[in-house]
Amino acid sequence: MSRRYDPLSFETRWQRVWAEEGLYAAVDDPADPRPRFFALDMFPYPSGDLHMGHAEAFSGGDALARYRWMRGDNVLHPIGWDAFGLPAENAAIKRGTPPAEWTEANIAQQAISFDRFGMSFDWSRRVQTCDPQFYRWTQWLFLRLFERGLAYRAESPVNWCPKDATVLANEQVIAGNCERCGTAVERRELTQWFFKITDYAQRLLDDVDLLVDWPDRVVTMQRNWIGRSDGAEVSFAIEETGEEITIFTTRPDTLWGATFFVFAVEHPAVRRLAELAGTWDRVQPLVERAERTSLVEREAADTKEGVALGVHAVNPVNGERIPVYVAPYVLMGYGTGAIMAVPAHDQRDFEFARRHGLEVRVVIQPEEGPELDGATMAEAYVGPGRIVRSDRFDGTPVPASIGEVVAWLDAEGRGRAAVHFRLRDWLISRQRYWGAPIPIVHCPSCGEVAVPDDQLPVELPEDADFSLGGESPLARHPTWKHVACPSCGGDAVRDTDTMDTFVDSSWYFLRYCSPGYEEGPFRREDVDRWMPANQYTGGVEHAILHLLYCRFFTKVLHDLGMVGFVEPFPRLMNQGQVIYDGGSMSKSKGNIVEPMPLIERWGADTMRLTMLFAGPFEDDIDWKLIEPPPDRKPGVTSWLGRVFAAVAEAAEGPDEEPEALVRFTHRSVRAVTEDMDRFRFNVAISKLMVLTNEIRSVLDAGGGAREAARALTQMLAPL
RNA sequence: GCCGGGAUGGCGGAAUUGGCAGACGCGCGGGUCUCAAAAACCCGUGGGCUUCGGCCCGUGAGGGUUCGAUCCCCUCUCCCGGCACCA
Repeated sequence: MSRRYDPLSFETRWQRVWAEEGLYAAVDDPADPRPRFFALDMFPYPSGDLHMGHAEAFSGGDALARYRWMRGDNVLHPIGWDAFGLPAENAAIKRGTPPAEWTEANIAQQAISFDRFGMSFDWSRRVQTCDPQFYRWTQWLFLRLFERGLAYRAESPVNWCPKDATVLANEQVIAGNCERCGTAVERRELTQWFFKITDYAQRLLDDVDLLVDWPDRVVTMQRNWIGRSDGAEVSFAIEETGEEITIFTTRPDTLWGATFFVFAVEHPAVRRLAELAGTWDRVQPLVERAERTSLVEREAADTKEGVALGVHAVNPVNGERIPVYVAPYVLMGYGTGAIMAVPAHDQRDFEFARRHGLEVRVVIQPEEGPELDGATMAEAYVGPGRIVRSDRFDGTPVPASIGEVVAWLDAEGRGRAAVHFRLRDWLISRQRYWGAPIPIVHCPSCGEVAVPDDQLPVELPEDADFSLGGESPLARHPTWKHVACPSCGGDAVRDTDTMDTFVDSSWYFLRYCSPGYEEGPFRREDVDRWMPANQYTGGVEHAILHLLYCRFFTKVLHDLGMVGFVEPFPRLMNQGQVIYDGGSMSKSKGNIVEPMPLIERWGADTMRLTMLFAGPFEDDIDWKLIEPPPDRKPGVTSWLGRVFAAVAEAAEGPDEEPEALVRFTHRSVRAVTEDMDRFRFNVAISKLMVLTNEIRSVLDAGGGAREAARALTQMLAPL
């Protein structure tokens, strides 16, 4: 063995040995006495070769897995590809290669690069979501949700590009325009598939407590996304018609400060009331514009515009009649699509009141001073607002707290406690080719019919037409959609939508536990043995949707009796991004750094250590700050050389003492245990550097392996 | 606006969570080797004084608790991230 450290030959030689010995294969035998450890990395999207983001994320995931191997765990460290998705289809449109070909080529490249990068993957469990043997089970799971009423169809708007004549994903809409041709995007209503995730809103919120080791911000994002609001539904009567309109409020205690009432433009009562009051000619333009504008534009619209409807609402707590408006700032999709407006206690109502010259009235409790709550705001903008006490319409004071007000409303039959969530159902249909086809047949006599399990997978046709046009490639295909109804045998058509790729990634980790299983997506014993995963590692860009969907799927599978746990990932770690000179790397800036050439030059270990040592794993790495000058070596390379030299000298030295070295290894692992468990790789590496320096100084002083080991043992004793 | 997280040398960052602040690395300065550079190795490196033994000041700002605070409490300033007409 050469005493010189040559990373390239050293690494490739050992990587070959690992592969030949199957060193990193997880052992499925339930009798294996070792503790099991499922080190799960978010599977990559095969957009090209590996980039710096992958290098950073997988350096961390791999370090953790290896550390667990060294502690003697039976580690499951699998890899796969999130292989369906839009970029493959865009590539197909651009250069005429089928999505499958583009995808397979990228996966093959990434697999080679992962190997060269020295990843400790169990390659035997590899999955690809675009593989029919994978999406067969995605479809199978869809059908289980369908059977339970958790998958349903409803009308929903999509982004439509009139020039390309195609549906656009939200990310293809740039500032209200089509990313491909720049045409203004329109809104169209289509019947689409949804998963009823709202049924699980409360459980998704409650079980956040089981996420024992998630970053605070991710937990907060999950909570905010679910967005539970506690309040009351209260009925206001329309004076002119006598009909009752229900509103939702989180502040029923401010009912006494309501000075007007607002409908969302899409509210079903708007047109009727406007025509009754003779104001439709003024209301109509507002309503029509809202219907036409794309989703993105609607959100970007700022104004506090609105029109008086010409009717009045009666406040149930004091019998007062207040004017009714229609305004886009009230959303049909949240609450009931109608609100009571309390400008003194709500910023948006306040701005609307200022614009339209409406009264601002502060509500205070009988015993409180006027400095409370919205009083300051009202006085700052419009002078002293009118201050009212919370008196009932008969003059008797009402209880102060929200809870007491709700109880009173309930007893009086004027309202009831209510909870609303911000979370909406999950729209899973895509009018696209490169995804798992939705396994439903539409039959003129039987309606929506599930494709029988034994006819799965519903495979994608290979000869689809990817050019832009009116319908999706599946809908346009001459023969694909025509089938016999599985129920009555008559002429029927397949559903031509495919599933959101988030569906594939909501269960892929379960497939890792039962590779190649034929009776179902996974075997319960396998999954219950490995799951919940001990650690999930990946980018914070998936903090909301991907993780929420995984949590939802897990709960559904639990309810189906298919898994024995309710949360898939109690521990989560997000790596930081790799940036350059303070900003993101991008083609337009021309500052993209590719990891593979660096690995070819310096070696995989140097690359991995450089990234892990750069700072805390969660923090961004600015490559500009750590990249070596063009004519120099990276800092960790010389450390690796010293480690190599020390080990070589100690192992070949005249008084070699294997036991002391073994003890040293154990001590080293123990020394960094806590740091490794907490993903503090930079600290762990620092400690190991100190140890190495210590070894060197003993060896340089003429000490042999025995002395070096003794010195190290002494040094590590307090740890 | 609401929510979450931060602030330590020229830089990335340590400090076993209340016990010698600045570990380790980068960078920089000096040296050995070399015709020269790179590599490698050695010494130095928070600031200010210094009689060269040390002394004083220092973790965004101000206050508090404590024998003792980068760490705990209060107030403020600035930075980063998420959500955003969600009633």
